[in-house]
Amino acid sequence: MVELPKAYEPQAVEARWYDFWLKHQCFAANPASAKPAYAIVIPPPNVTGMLHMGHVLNNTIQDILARKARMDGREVLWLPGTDHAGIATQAVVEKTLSQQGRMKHRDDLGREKFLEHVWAWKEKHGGIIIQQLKKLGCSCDWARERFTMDPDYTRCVQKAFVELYRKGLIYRGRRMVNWDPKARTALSDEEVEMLEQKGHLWHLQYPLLDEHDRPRAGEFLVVATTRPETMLGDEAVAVHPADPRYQKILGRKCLLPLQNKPIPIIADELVDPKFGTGCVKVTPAHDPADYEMGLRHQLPFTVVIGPDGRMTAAAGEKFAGLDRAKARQAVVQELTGLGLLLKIEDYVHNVGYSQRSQVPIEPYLSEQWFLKYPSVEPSIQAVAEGRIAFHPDRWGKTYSHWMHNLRDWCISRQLWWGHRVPVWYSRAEGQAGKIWCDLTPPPDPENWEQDPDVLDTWFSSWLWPFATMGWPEATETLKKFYPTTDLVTGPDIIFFWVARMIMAGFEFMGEVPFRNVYFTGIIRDKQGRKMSKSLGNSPDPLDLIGKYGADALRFGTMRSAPLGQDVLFDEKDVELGRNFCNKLWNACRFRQMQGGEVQGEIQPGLLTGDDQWILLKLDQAIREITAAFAEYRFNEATQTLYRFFWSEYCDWYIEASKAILSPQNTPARPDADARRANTLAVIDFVLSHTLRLFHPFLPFITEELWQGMGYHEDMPAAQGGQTIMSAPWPQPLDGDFRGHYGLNAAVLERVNARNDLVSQGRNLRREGNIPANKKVRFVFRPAHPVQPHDAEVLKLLLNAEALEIDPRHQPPKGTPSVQSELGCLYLPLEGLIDVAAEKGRLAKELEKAESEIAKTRQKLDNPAFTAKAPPHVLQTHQQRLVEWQTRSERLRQALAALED
RNA sequence: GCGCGCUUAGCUCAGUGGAAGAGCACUUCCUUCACACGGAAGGGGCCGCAGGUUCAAGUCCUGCAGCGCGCACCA
Repeated sequence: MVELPKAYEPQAVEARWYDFWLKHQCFAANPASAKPAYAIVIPPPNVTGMLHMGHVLNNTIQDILARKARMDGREVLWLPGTDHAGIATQAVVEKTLSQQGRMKHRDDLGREKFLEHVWAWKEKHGGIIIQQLKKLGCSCDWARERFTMDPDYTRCVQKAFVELYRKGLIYRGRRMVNWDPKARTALSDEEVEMLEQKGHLWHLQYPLLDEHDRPRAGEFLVVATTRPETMLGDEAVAVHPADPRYQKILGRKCLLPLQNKPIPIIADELVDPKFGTGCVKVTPAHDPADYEMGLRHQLPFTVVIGPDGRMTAAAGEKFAGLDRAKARQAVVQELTGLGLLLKIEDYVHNVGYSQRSQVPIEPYLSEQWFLKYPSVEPSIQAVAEGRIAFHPDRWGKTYSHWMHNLRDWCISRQLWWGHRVPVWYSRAEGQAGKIWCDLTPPPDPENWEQDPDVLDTWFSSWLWPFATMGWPEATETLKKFYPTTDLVTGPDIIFFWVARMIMAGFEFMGEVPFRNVYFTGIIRDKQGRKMSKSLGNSPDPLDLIGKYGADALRFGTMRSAPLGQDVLFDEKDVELGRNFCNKLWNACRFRQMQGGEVQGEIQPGLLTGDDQWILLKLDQAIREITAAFAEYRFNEATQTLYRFFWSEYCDWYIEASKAILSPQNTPARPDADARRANTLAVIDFVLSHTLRLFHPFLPFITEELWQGMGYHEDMPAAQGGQTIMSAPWPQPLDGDFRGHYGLNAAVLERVNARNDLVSQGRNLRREGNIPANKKVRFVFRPAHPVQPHDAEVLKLLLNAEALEIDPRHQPPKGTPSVQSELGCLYLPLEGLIDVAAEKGRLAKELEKAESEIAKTRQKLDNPAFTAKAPPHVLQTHQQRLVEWQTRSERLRQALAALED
């Protein structure tokens, strides 16, 4: 390995290894493999979308899972692809074309021409997000990339439609649907977002008519509405049938102002007599509840707002052509002029908005295709019984609630970009109403006309887990990798996608589509706001990768993303990731600078306590990280890695190992070279394990170091020899290993005590205002015989000029000292220190010790505690009491020593 | 209205009934031969509030408050 640069430079490294992995087909999934299968299908991003922080979180997790599974020896399929995203994509292309002046509305171009533009757009922008995922390091099997409008995929969508149609689950009907007047299409209920809004309640007076339909001066019915413009389409006023106030006028009529039309007063249970005046205006064509009433009472459905959100001719001359918002003002103005506006109240209410277009939804009566959801029962059961496990599992409740309250899914969209409804209507003489629904168009196309609508995008993506694997054929891929193992997605699409995939899985494959669903949090900015294009608060992940490296972005994101909680993104997290990579880099650089054989054999007889200590810490880290993986607790895994590597390995072990490695610190000993080689062997053992533990999180730098350090050289090609990707996942050190190398609790305690002494000694220096670079003399009075190595490490880590060991040392009055299990450490300052300050410090520590003693004693004096607490808890408390008492006694001595 | 979260250090958050933790920020010292993208030592907490269960509660239970998110046809 050539000499490493002082700081890690990710850019060149990342590109080089990604090419290497691709070239060696490291991401390819082999259905013929004998290894157990592991599969994930990617939540397909919008084909014309750009990578955002949500994608980074989501796909990093998938990549971590995929890479870990490979290291666990499984045959991994991570199947990538993109979604055609009907409304979003069509809207973007429409906007662009109209900005370019090429059309005002898509009708100007016509369907064929317009679709050509969309496809051109897709060709131009469609690959961008895929390239971005590669920059992130995603190990997808790119040869299997799918698009929801691939010809094969389109056939799957059609097949699903035809089958469900033939089962009678798909039907066409005239219904009140959620209409997006901007995109000019129907939407499903899920695509409507209820937003709380400050609005008004307009109280309108409708003149009451007598039995002969004549107005009676001064008699009005007062109705309240949040949408005065809809009054132009009113067909009744409704009251509760039991409302005593209105019994007399039931069956009479009132005069609809502006339209000057008599409308009936009807009785309907739906009306809440306690709300407002107890009178409700009924607009059957523009309100879902009113629609139901319209049906019950056979009212006319007068459409006054058109599909473009403008008033129709039926709204009357004054209003026709006005946008609905303008029409509201105009209606209010007219009614005010007529003296029919009683009052306006401020009113907070919920308004349905189109999630895509961000405009208010218009309830709109139209002919649409609906799906009665299939395989509902088994889908509910699968999650309830845990055959599909949600992480965190509380989402199961949300899922269950939705699944138990299903309403038919409006699947037709009045768009052009998407899968066209595979239905033809006969236009042959005398065949009116005849329908052709099949995978192939009718043989006599001249006699038929295809339905102009396309299907909801989610009607294609709900087939994703098997349509991408060659369904409806029973392909090798399906046999090997279906059902998939894990799905990683956001809880915001639990209804849109997750629930529907489960139903589709049962319906078409007779089996769950996945075993586990991991729900990520939502990425928010520092202020907790959802990241969005319009707010401009979403950083471009590629900028971050350019600045800090992909590994840094991955590590920083994962470290701050706890299971199931939203993530407040802060660039500082990425900076932390970069710093961490740099630390890893330099730790390896340090090893490399030591020279010597790589991966020598570890000799038990030559192990220092520090060597044993770090092996124990490694063992603990392996156990913790593996356990965290099993429960999808990625942030915990990264925290453990951070702690183990930075605090335990770098801060303590490497620093201590310099007592053996660096010639100027190494006392002349016959076995100095052997000891040095042995420590290098331990370092190599630890590093080669550490790199593997890090690999799922930091794929690039770990590969660079794995190969750069030569750790691949002794491994079989398929198990790390070629790439760290296929190196085996580290296993906890087994009993034989621990026995052979003397890894036990006693060693751990001794080294911990020595490290504690180091920390305390450093504190002494600090309290004595000794500059960090000044070497000073310490005296150590050991409680037990001290091992030479420990003394050397003490000297080194205390930056001591000398460490004098004297079991009978009697320090002069006023010498500051600290105590530990191992003995007493003195800092002879010959009166240079501030005695008062030192006394203050000791007094404070003594106070702490006394309070701990009191707390512990209180517990131990409680008979209920000693009777009921489990023995090991009792024992630790007793031990703790002794420790604090010893400490307290030492502190008193030290204080006394400062007294003259 | 119903449901689900959250409330712990200045900030962002971990915390799985048995001594309150991390990162950042802050204070002081240090460019010493892996790393200043670094090292060392510090300061900083009624764990939202009130009850309860328990020998023992940040952790379990019940209220309450504040914030956030779903679901819901009160005009």
